[in-house]
Order: sequence, then structure tokens, then C-alpha cells
Amino acid sequence: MTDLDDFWPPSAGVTRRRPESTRTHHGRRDKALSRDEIVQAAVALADSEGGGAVNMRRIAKELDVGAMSLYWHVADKERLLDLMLDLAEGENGAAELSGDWREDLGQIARQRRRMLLRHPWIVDFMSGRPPFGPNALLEIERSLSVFDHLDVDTRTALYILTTIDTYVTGSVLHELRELRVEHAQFREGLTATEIAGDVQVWKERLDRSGRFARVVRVFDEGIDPDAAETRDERFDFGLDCVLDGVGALLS
Amino acid sequence: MTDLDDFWPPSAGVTRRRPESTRTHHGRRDKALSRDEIVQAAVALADSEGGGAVNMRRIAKELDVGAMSLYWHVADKERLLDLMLDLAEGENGAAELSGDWREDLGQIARQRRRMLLRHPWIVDFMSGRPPFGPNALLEIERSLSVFDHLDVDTRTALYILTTIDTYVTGSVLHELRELRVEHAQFREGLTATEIAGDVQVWKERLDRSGRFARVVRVFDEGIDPDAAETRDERFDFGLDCVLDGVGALLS
DNA sequence: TGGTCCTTTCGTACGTCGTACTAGTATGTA
DNA sequence: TACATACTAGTACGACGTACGAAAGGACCA
Repeated sequence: MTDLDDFWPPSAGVTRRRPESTRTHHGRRDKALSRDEIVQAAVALADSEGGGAVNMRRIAKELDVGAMSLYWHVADKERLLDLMLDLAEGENGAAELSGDWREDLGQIARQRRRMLLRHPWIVDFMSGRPPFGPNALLEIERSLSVFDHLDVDTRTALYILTTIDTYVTGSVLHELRELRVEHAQFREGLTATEIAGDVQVWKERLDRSGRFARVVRVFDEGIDPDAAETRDERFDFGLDCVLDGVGALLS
Repeated sequence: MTDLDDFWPPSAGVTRRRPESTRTHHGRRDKALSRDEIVQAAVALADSEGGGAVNMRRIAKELDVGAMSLYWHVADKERLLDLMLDLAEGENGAAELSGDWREDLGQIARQRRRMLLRHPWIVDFMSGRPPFGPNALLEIERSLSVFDHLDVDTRTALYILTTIDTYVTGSVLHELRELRVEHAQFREGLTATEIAGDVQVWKERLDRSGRFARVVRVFDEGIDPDAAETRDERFDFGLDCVLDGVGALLS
């Protein structure tokens, strides 16, 4: 495994490099601080306390290190976030592909969704960050291999992958909205019955106004579009739509 | 037009209300400050200088007002962001629908994409915010009407709308990533040829490693998946996939 | 006229953030 | 011993959200 840092795109000034020659420890600390260690700590912190808890002082405390020590290994917080994203990107073990395009694309999509739900902070930091870190590139490479034995030009293959990834990303964004709203309500100490009562009052206000007939019908039919139990089903529903569309295109 | 504030869901404590009785101006300022005025100023600021420029002091300066004056009309910054999102949501004039489901869903999707691209800060603030402000609800109501004369149960209709919205959101997220990377490069004073040269070096590194055969082929075929000219085409490609899938379901 | 109350405005100040600057400390080399 | 290299870290600055409380000015009543 060569140094993956070589594969960052030119726009990302990620590579503040360690010296190639000596690897001995020079600092005051007993163990040498490393960039990987920092990124891992940051990811662990973001996983357990949310993206909002990620700040340099806090990461440093986690590593029992001065805040400014981080800046030797990482150019700034933006670069650290780049590295965090790509680390998460890399944790999808490359399970082998079956050879059936629909099954494989479906598996890639579901795997990616699971990854994003494991690290909800990714969607917070994704915007404005180029998705071409080394591990992301490896994923793209792997995904492109699905089309190896299909009669599809490269551009179309890319479009298809982009469409699927787009759906997955948007889907997770939706799910996280719901999860966080639930969480906020829970933290305010509201019981399920209190929430249901409030929703009922809300619904009646909507009903009385006469401008939300169809929305009110959703309530009345007892459909909770955000119900936790139906999220997988809903994801698969949309994914099937997308893959059906892809199928129509491939034939 | 009754007060749309009535239609906020119970979870959003948006409604710090003005007193109902007297409406005369009491403050020190010559014109009374109003919540709408604040929200509009915030949106204008976000549009022109990006979501990062939105902060209470700056909005106040824009209105020639003390920073803390805002807090009489808006509970806190989070609520202000809620209001900003819903204001943008409301600017989609409700063009009448044709009655052809595919055309109408396509139009809704394209209109929403344009809105999100007009206000790129929305995707920055969207995560973790419930999408049920009054104007969002009106949009949902309008979208649901597409299914009025179709034989689709409510749940499926909702799933379809969610799938489309999911695709649009993810799509805009992708586009903004690209736009912002371009913008960052531009701001660093890089010329197009410099960028092309850097990319070439990057590509060759990828090539030499032998692990990115398919990605390198994308380069070699001269395909820029992020090219500005092809963005509309790419969006329509994916949207057609989704709508094809929906079509398969409806028949 | 003067008091008192309610609505609205806003100055000050605190805690938190990213990080520039600078001064260190430990190791290797001449 | 002297100097360079590789790291670590304290201090400090400016920007942020906003709690707190003081005030300003109209409305009302005496």
C-alpha cells in the first residue's frame, strides 16, 4: 500500500508531508503525534458527539495534546475535514461484485447509505468539498467496474453512477432531518403522547384553514411519512425507481 | 392571506408573536423593525455573500440596527434560519399544472432545482431542520394535487414525491460542490491552463499507480464529469431515470 | 403636568471558536 | 559545542452567539 496522499487532486492542499528520511520522534510528547491519529480521533469524536463537537481544542484534548500541536500535521480545520471525509469513505470494505449490474449497483448504494448513516456528520461537512479524495477515487474505480462487461459508453456510466450517488446522498439527508427532529423533541423531554397531541392541534389548524386538504388527508389516513420503521422501505422504493430508469436506458 | 405563522409545526418554536392589541411603534428607531424585514435582509445577505456571511451582527448592520435588537423579533439564529428557508420555499410561484403527471412532476423538480441554485446557502442550512414550514407545506399540497386523478394510494404518492425531492436535493448538492471547488480555484488566481496542467500531473500519478485504470480512462476520453455545460443534461438524465421508474410503477 | 407601565431598542460582556505568532524542547549532524 | 531539524504548545486576537440589564419613548391615567 503506497502512500494514498499521492492521489489527492491538485486543488486540495492536504499534503503537508512528513519527512521521508528519518522517522524518529523529536517532540516533547512521549509518543509521536501523527496525522492519522488526529484524523481518527476527530472521526471518533464526530461519531459520538456529532459534527458540532468537532473543534480543534476538543480534538487536542482528546489526544491529550496542546491545541496548536495539531497544526503541524494538518494545515487547518478545512483540511482536517477533508481527511475525515476520505477516511470514512475508505471504510467501505470492497466486497466483491456479483457481475449482475442491478444487484451490484443496488449493493453499492445500500452500502453507501449505511456508511453515511454511521457517520451523520458527513452530510454536514460535505457541501463545498471536492469528492475526489484517494479513497473516494478507489470507490469510483470500483463502481465503474460494474460496467466493464456492459455496452455502455464511459459518459453514460458516469451519469448513472452520479444519479445513484445523488439519490443516496439526498436520501440520507432526508433521513437525518427526521432523526434530528426526533432527537430534538426527545431532548426537550416530550413524551410520545405529548407530541401526538401537539401534532393533532397542528393538524386541526391546517384543516380549519381549508388550504391543506391533501396534507390533512395524509394525517387522517394515519400515514407518518417519517416513521422510522418505513425508512428502509422508502429508500428501496426510490432506489428501485432509479434502477428501473437505468434498466430502461440499458436496454 | 391569513397569518402563515399558524401553520408551523409544533416542534418549531418560531412564533414569538407581536402583541395583538396595539400596533403603534414604540422603539427608538424611526421605522419599526419587523421580523419579515429581518428575514428578508438575511436572505439577501446570504444570496450575495454566501451562507457563511450570515451572522447576527452583520444582519443588524445591514438594517442599521443594534445586533441585539434582532432578538426581540427572532428567538435565536436557528429560528431565523428556519424562517429564511421557508421564505425561499415560498418564492416558487405556483404555476398551474398541466394535468400530465410526468410533465408536472418534471416541472416541479426543475423549478425546485432552480430555486436551490438561486439560494445555495439552503443546502448548508437544511440538515437537521424540519421541512414543514408553512410555505413548504403549501408546496407539498400543490405537489400532491398531481395525483388527484391518478389511481395511486396516498402513501405511494408521498413516496414518489419524496424520491423526486431526494434526487433534486442530492443533485444540487453535487452541483454546488463543483461550483464551489471551481470558485475556490478561481479565487486562488489559477488560470485555466494552470489547472489543466495540475490535473494532468495528477492524472499521470494515478495512471502510474495502476490502481485507477477506469478513472484514468475517463480522463483520457476527455470527459469532465463536472463540466458546467453538461450540468443541465446530467440533471435531466437522472430525473428521467427517476420518472421512468415512477412510470413503471404507475402502470 | 408628571408619573408609571409596556413595548422596543441596544451597549456591554462572557464564553467559545479558529488560528497567527512565538517561544520553546528534544533529537540529529558537523 | 554549535547549529539545524522536527515537533509541541502558551498566549493572544478577532469573530461569533447571545444573556443581561439599562434605557428610550409612546400610551395611559392622575
